Amino acid sequence: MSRAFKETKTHEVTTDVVIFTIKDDKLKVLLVKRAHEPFKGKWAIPGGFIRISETIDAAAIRILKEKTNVQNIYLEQLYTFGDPLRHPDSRVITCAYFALIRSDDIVLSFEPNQEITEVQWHPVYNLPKLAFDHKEIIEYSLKRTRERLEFCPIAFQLLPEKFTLTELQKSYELILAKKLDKRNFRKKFLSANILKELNEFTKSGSKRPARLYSFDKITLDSKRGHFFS
Amino acid sequence: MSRAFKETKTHEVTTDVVIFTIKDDKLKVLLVKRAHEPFKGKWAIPGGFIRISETIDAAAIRILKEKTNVQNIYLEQLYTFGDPLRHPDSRVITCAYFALIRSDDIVLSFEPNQEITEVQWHPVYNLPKLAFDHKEIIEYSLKRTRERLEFCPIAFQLLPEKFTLTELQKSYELILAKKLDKRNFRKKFLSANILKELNEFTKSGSKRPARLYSFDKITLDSKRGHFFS
DNA sequence: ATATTTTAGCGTAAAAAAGACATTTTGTGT
DNA sequence: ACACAAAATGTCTTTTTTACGCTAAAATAT
Repeated sequence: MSRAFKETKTHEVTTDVVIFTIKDDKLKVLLVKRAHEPFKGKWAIPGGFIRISETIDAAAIRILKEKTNVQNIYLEQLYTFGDPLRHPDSRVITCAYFALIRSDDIVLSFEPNQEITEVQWHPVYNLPKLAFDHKEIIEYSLKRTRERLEFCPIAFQLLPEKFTLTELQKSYELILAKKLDKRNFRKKFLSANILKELNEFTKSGSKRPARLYSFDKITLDSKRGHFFS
Repeated sequence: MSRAFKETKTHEVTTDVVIFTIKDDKLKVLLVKRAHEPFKGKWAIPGGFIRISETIDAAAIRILKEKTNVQNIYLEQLYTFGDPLRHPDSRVITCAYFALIRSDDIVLSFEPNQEITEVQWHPVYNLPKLAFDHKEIIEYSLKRTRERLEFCPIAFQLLPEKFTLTELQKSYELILAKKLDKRNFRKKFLSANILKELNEFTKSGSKRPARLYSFDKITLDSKRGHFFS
């Protein structure tokens, strides 16, 4: 960074971040309630203007942090939405991102402010009316997440460090919105060499304890080359 | 479109379009030579500002048309590049697209103008020094094109309406930059039910004539759901 | 006309991956 | 000790992918 920027807004470009988590056995997305028009009182995905001197990634990370206090998370650029009519008042182009996080990691670091009156998790499959084109953005995020899931086990980001295979499968089922076969699921993961089998078990409540696993550093799938490293 | 826009530039957002074709048995990309600083005299991918009242897609289509006179082509949004330092003078965010076209369809409709002094096809695997981050953009386009190719036969856009299986295979090999097995390639396509077998043959020059095929309206792959319709 | 050259066109077998499917194990709570 | 609930496990079938070499057809050269 050798150039100096003035923090003057010369364009209206925002970034919006779709943040998925699993909570109460449901796939949820983080929404904020808007304090002002347009769409006053409506829910929206968190977003904000990209500063003149920051990368788009940095802006998305910043917004993620502002809303959830979470850092160091996998954030992927999704798509840039630029219909001139998407914002009722002016031309705003938004570069959308999506992220998957463990809801435990999060303290919704929110103090009501000028822009937002509430922050809340909402079930993805049962969303309220949303501001702007945010419904479309969430739907597309979900589609992309499902596609990613075929190739790389990004679901691990939804789970605690140590998890059971059943929990892993549940997260897949929630994202894909369909049941998977238990034996095939386990077989696939155990033979993929990306899990570390721990000598620990859930001592949870009742029932038979389950073995815990953790993700070995995610390694790349030699065949397809699709995992990230 | 019920809202009126002033054509005033309030932001610096551009779109750049990576246009691939096959020509002289090589995969090529369309580049323009810049008339002015920054990067005066350097090659760049064609691009331009997004107008205040047009969608990003429309801007990309417009630029494609301005440079190649081609319309009705598959154009896909690639990624938005927004490093504050990518443009040496000011903050310019660019939303990149890529397209595949048949070079025969194209009359490079170019009259030297204020911005561009030349328009030319360049071999993808042997590019000159490029302006801005355009090398990165082309590389990413290529990566994405290869990924797409796994699921949907977008290569058909590089071919004339009637083509031989050998030509189709060549286009795959050029994009993937590797040799493919002839029999497996043919088998895969013939059993995919996306080709229409014509009763016509190349009467070209020498050698045994080859059967011509055309793409049936691209239908979706029922299994993977990945083809576009 | 015959031989030569060049590309088109074809099929099978082995290996790997994906999908279907039901019973036994193990700890907890009563 | 028994009932309960979730965990764990293996085989067979189908589909997909990969590897691999010879004959057919036309054009050209002799």
